[in-house]
Amino acid sequence: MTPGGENPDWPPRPQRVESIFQKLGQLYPEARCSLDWRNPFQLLVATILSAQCTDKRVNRVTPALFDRFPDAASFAAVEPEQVEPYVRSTGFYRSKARHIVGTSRLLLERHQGHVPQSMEALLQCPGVARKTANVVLATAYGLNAGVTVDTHVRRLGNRLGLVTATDPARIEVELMALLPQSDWDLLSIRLIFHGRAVCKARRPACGRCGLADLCPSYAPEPVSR
DNA sequence: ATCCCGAGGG
DNA sequence: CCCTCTGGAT
Repeated sequence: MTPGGENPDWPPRPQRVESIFQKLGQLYPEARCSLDWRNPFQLLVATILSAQCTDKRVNRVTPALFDRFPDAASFAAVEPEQVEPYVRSTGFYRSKARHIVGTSRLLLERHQGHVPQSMEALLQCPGVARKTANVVLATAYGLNAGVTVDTHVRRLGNRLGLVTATDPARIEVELMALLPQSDWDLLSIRLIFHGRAVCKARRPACGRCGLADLCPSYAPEPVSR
């Protein structure tokens, strides 16, 4: 079966999505955003830092980072070079430092230093696209503006045959059409947890996957060497 | 399409 | 060594 291909013997896609969503809820009842944050601004910064980097490593740098730069005004007052040492271990540190300072300055100029509650406003921030905006809106404000499509959601969406597109923007549109808006954020979080724990990029653990009977990509695991 | 970037796993 | 980690900008 081609990835994303639809087996005619299987239930239609919306019905399978429902089954998968429910099953993931049983597997990860405590699933939630695993970034540490105290206010929407800290979450925004942490999410910018989480690009191509595990949340665990982000959580390792943010305490010292926010101790030195507690709010948007603190970041806005310095040059990116002064932020770099605090975020170096998260990778892409020059871009990330520049984005954090740039976003902080924009928030100060246009939003009194606060994080806006709209997708449109968030997308104006440097270093913020739909993935980051969706995380902040859903996690900090409880707003399901869209579906967060990161590397895990993309990979599992394709492997599970939930979506046919491979680019994040179209994947998001396809997923939004498959579930009620109230479930959008939870779907992303559950897929991310499953992607981290079982359906890993390199060596998916199909042998201990609770979605095996719902997955068109299920394959017996190779014998370990 | 390519670049940015470090750390950990296999 | 190579691949991957809650991407975004050019």
